Amino acid sequence: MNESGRIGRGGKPPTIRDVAELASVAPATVSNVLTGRRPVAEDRRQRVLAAVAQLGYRPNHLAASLRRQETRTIGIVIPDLTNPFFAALVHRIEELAAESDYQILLMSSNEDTEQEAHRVEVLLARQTDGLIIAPARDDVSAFAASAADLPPTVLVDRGFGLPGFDTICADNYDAAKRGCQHLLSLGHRDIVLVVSDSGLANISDRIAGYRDALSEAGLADRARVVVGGFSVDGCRGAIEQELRRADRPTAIFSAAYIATLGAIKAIRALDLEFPDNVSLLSFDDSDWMTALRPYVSAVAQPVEEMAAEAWRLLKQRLTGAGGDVARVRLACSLQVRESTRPPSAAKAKRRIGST
Amino acid sequence: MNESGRIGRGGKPPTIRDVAELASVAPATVSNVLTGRRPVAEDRRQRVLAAVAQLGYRPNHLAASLRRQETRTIGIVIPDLTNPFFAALVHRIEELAAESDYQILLMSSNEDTEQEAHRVEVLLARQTDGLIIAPARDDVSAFAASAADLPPTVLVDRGFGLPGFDTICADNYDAAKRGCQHLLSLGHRDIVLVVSDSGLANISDRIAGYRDALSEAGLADRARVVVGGFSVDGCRGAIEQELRRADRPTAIFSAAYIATLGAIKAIRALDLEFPDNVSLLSFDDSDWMTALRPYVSAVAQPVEEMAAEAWRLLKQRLTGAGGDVARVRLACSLQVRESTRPPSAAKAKRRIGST
DNA sequence: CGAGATCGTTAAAACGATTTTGTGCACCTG
DNA sequence: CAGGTGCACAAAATCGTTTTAACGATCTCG
Repeated sequence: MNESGRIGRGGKPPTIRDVAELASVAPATVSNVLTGRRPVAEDRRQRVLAAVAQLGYRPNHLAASLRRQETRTIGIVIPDLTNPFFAALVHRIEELAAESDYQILLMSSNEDTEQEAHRVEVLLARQTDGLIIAPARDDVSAFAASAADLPPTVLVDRGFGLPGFDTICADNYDAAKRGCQHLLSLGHRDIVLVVSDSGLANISDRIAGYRDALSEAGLADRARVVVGGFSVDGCRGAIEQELRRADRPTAIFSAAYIATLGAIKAIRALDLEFPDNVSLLSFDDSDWMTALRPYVSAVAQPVEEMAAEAWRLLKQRLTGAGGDVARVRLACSLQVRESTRPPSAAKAKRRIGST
Repeated sequence: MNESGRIGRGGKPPTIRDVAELASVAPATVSNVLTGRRPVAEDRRQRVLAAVAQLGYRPNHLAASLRRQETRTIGIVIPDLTNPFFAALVHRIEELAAESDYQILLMSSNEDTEQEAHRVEVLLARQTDGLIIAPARDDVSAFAASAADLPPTVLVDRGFGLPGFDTICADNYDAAKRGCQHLLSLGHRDIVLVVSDSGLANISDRIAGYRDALSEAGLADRARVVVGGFSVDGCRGAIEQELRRADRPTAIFSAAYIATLGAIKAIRALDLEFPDNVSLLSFDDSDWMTALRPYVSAVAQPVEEMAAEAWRLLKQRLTGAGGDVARVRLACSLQVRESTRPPSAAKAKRRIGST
């Protein structure tokens, strides 16, 4: 019966008019029943509901959006979905947004400002109610050209503190500093920091944290930062080079997901072992850190909280609550595991954690 | 100059009418200039273009979609974005779609048919031109209730061969069979297959491949399949149990991403090593497989090709090309590395691949 | 009892584009 | 020169909803 009713108007999906006609009411009444904006007498309400069911009517969101000037869509632009950090971020935001009946339009900028600007432009044309962006560069001038027309926008992970935007990031400085201090406290004096790219505030905060930790320990001149690029192999190569030097570092602090992968591969390629030959501390945690043997110590970014905060801030703006732009810096946690040991422990293979 | 022009209509973004007025032409002409559907005299064309630039006019995609009955939006529904396989799939599809000026609405079903059905319903209301779904179950009856109203839809990874849909999947049967044969050829006779969930055709194909490989070797009765569930710890527990048995398997074939993680953790938790105490073969490859030591042998799914094929098929339907539904089964590749060794090699710690 | 408030209802006007239809003009053609 | 043909353009219809404004009926209160 439901099914038969479906085919009413030449195969085309039924419109609110069809429903209205079938229920002998005005289209406006159908709208009122469905949206609940205005009260409708019970008998009519039932007639409308029945007609809706019989026709299998599904309101055309497009038309509603056009009229309402609200799409309940938010655009998300991230540099790279294959990075687990961003995947997790998007995953969580989508989940939260869905709870409030918002949908997300996802776009990748591929770490490229030009693509990014283009994507933002597309999202604007699509009338998204809000934007969550992890910019390719901290300088958002590329898409800030459209700044005046931007809907509520929150910047995550990068571009922290840019005027006019709610911004969120992990406390990279503090996390890197604490990570470095952890290594120092173990007795390391030759710590190499490996980053993917030094152009991002994101990363340069980590570099600063690292440097300050060294400075405070009176080891400012021991700072050694290597830039590996956005590829695993690039990082691996850079790290191999460091490890081949006569004054090989006693610890590697890989300040990015890609760098960690590169570091592990480099250590292995040279037939070394951590923590025996060199300690390893990773920025960005994952299940793999406790799958590797030994377990890899890591600084964990609060991805879930970042997502939650991003959504909270955006939703606040969407629902009209004004207020000053927010700057949220969330603390990372240091997971000390097995890959970080005093340098003196080198050569002595120890077996840990036998059940 | 551009900027000043922007503020023309009480802060609201300019419409095609505003442009038309400024250029002293009809709205239709503006449309024709911008879409290029009909020729417009050069002088008017220039006037329109100038007006567009001056006002910073951006066509309202919503209105255009409503009129055109085409949104250039495709919906993607996947079970879980934190699974790298799906993340990579979405990443690639988004990339390809963007090249053809299509955008994607992303939704997660969280492996739940009910949520899935709801998401599909939302996508239908949003008038998406097409759908790419990795269903939570092979039985798509949940959202097939809306089957009649479904836009062109292609099913990926799961629900292979369902009537009425273009479907794509990896050749799970063959891959598992070859994987198992690889282990058999090394001399293994006690091979445990670990899966996350046996309800998916996806997975049951892998089970079948595994069984057939054993049968053909005359070892049908040695088949041992354990179901670990969708969590790493679930898999780990199940595998630990197997490894504790007196007749401990000599090889573990983990038939899912989650299972591999569980297997590695289980092996480690019992203070065993691969491949010395037990060989390990993983379904799903990743950078981590060559970061672990020893390298983990793996069956690699052709994610990129799956994404490309999904988009190709969908685009074909979107551009009107009809034809029978397609069933594409793509071959996996077996990456033999170091975690799979003859069982006889047990106890003999060998050092491999020193540079 | 009558003015005004309240309520459910509907017709009509938006929303901002595209497409269809129609018109006037210039140019051919027989 | 009458009658077509083609062309660029504009006016109006359209997409499918929501919102506004108007309406009559009922209720309230002085």
